[in-house]
Amino acid sequence: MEQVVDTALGVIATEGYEALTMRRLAGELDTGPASLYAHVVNKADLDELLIGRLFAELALPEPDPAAWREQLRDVCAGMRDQYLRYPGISRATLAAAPTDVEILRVGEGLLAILLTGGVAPQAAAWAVDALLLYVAAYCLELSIAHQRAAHEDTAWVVDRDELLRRVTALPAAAFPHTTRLAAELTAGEGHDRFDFTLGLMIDGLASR
Amino acid sequence: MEQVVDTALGVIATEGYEALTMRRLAGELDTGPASLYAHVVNKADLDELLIGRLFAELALPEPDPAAWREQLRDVCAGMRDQYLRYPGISRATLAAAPTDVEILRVGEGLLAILLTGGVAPQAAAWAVDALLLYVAAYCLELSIAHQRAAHEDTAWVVDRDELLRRVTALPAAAFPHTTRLAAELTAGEGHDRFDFTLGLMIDGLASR
DNA sequence: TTCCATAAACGAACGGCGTTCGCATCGAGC
DNA sequence: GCTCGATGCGAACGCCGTTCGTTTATGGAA
Repeated sequence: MEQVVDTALGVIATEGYEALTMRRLAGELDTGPASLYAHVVNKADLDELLIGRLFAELALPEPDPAAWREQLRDVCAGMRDQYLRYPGISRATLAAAPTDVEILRVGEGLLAILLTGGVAPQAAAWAVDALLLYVAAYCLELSIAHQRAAHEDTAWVVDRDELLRRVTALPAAAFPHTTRLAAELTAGEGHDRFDFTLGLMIDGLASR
Repeated sequence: MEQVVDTALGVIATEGYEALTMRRLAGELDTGPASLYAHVVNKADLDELLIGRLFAELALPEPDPAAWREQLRDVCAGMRDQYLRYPGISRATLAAAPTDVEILRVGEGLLAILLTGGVAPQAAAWAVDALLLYVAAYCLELSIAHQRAAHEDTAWVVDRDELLRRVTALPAAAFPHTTRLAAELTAGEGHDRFDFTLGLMIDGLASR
């Protein structure tokens, strides 16, 4: 069963989550799809095991009252990178039960950082939810975009220039702000947008 | 084609997005699945049409510098309610092209509110992205939870009490904060969590 | 009114998905 | 050496999105 999870993660890492089918996974293990059901009750169950493994590999820091913002950012960045190592797997997270023990472990870690940082209990509790949700959604969106760029036959390679060109080509009468801020809207290398939104939330938490 | 979109939305409204298959939709229109492809190039294309219709029905306020926070909240709440009228459809949004004209229209509206409120251009541009993403993710998560509660044979009805019981039953040694804040973690009627996270982001924007 | 070109609609099928069922196969206990 | 229970798996089921070749309906020309 350990081996099943390992193999599944391998498939996802190289071909993306949508390539992970029971048949593909069985083939990778030189057997038929039926045999998988001896080790895993469901595809949904498999998904949960995958998410569990993903979160299990995430290291949590010892809470430091002076550095709670950076620590929060670090843990979220860790989750992000973990998600992106297995493109598209964040889809499974949104469907996963919030009672998985490894997810709870990370939640506990986030909660500890927030409380140590002096955030009020109710705010901290809800912030954990918000952060987990945002990171998963961000990675899901990114994975879908990548997948499109790779799969779709040309013309979906929306590099920044192409996107900028398309936005500036909009009718300025109907989209005054959008066209004027085309540069800002399409700006952002790497995870700048991710950092921005996380900063937004953390600043919001700090100002309560 | 208009009729196809209408019927599809009807199916989603009553049975959820995952029930919308080409066959089901065709059946609803008293025809075979092949006939749909005369009006719609793809299921992906259909999804985009649905999202377009969804966003088209969203009313945007005239930006008011004194009320930009409330206006932002209102538009986001409108999106949220629109998503929830068609459970699960937010899944299609995350996959939808950001170049759909109706999505751009809403983006323009959000941008106008933010800029009128005095938010810096770069922050405003990225905030639009963050808000759209968060609302879609929130609704997706909610839809999945509802679907589970309805579909799964009992025992997934995680009402607040059941969830609270399960959280407090965790080993307090490994999850000190989680168990201590069980009440806070499971708190939140209606869209309290939604309001909280939006407030977090908006406060973050205001403090820049 | 008759005829035919053209476009729209459709029945049937394809390949692939998750999942199940019942038959082989094999090792352990008598 | 023989039986018997557990394990593994080939084949199939009922779905899915999509395509192909044919049938049907339409509307302008003769």
